[in-house]
Amino acid sequence: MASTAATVRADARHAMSEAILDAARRQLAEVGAPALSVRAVAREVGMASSAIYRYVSSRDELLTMLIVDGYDRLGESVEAADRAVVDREDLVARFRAIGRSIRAWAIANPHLYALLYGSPVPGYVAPETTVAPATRVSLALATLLRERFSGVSEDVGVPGASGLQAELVATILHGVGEERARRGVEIWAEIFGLVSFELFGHFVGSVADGDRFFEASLDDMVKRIGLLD
Amino acid sequence: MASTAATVRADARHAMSEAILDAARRQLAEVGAPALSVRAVAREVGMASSAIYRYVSSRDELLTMLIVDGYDRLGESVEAADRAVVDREDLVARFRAIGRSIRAWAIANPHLYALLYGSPVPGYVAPETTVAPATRVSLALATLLRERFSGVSEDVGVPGASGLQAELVATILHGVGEERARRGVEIWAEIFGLVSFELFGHFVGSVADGDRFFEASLDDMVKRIGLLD
DNA sequence: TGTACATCAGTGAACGCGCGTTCACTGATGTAC
DNA sequence: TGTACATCAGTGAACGCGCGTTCACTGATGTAC
Repeated sequence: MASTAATVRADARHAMSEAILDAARRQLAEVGAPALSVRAVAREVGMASSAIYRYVSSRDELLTMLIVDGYDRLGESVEAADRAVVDREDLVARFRAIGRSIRAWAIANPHLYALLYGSPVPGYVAPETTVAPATRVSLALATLLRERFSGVSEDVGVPGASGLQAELVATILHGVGEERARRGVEIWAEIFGLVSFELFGHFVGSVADGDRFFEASLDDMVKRIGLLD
Repeated sequence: MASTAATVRADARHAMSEAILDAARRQLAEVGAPALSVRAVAREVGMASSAIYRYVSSRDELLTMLIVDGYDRLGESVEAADRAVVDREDLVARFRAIGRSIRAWAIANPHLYALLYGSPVPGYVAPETTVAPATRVSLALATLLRERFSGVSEDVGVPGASGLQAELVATILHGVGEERARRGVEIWAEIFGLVSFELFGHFVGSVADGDRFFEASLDDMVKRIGLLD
């Protein structure tokens, strides 16, 4: 049928897009974001550099694709780690699984992690497309808080005192309470702070055993976040 | 005398070195580290690009100078904030002053902060020279812990359980105790985690009032770090 | 104090490089009748 | 089913650019006697 023919071309196009993203990912893993070049990606994928422009309109768009893809992969990995906890009621286990999977993913993908959570690329402005995939990790954490507190507890904390966006407290963290919500956001940022310090070399000279240190920090966070009874 | 003549040249050289570092700092503040170029610095300082090489042996060395200078400025700023607390016994006030000054400095110098605490520059290896100035902030924090606990308390925590470098626990944090030392390091990393999240745009959509949020987080840290009686 | 030589700061041209992006083109694939 | 035209993927040459770094040089500053 006609649509089949059309699909052949569309499939080829889709496959080529994938190949380009793959190559870009490999390039990124190798040389890092600042050194990522359209021409190198073209070379890796085996075509003229100009041909890339049939698929990607500029270097910035290539970066955007990598960012979106990166957030999605991290999100996927975190959600999988969460899902893998059999006892769904064991919120502490789920929290630890999430924390560990963030760190493990970062260690496995240092350049991609740096692109997502390191210095912003100067001159590059992340478009709207990147917002949704970026929230998957925080959503996984927020879900734990909501499962634990929603409806169960009276509101805790003075509205607005946390500095949080009121809308966040009212929707994704609904029923959690202002102060507990704030602590959740703090811990979310802390996890990435620990991972970044480790990955970016700031623990050289102070932390000898990254695994152990991170686990001990998770212990601490578990106590503070209030998922224990 | 002869030494005066020699000093004239040395002084000129010194002044020129300063001018170059100044120009590099301005360039960095404007375009960020990845886009920093020797030629642009030369232009800014008003000389031929080749002349820079009388003062700096390579672009990497220029980066190193900026890093060392950056850590020193941040360290200076943190130490000044600490010193400004009149009641030296008020360790909590000193802790808060340190935390605030880190954040304020980062907000005032975003590109420099990103160079120090954001993604490592791929291919660049920080030489030994950068190590000492990098420790000034953590030293300021460690001092508070030592002043509070040294000699006063029996050791807390199982040796090695923290994942910390044993040497660190035995020297700079001597007498603080393994677990409290670990918490100190965790909080040190958390402060930078919070600052990085704010500066790098990850709080968009969740934190509305950065000042308030940071202050509330400091409250939390104060309680955890054990500086209160 | 004066002269001869050595050191140093700064110049300007040049090197080779890789980059992002454009453009006119060719040949293959898809569409309408 | 066959033909005429339109769309699309990919090529290769070219654009202009700014970069890091080297090098032979000039003129000024410093040093030794």
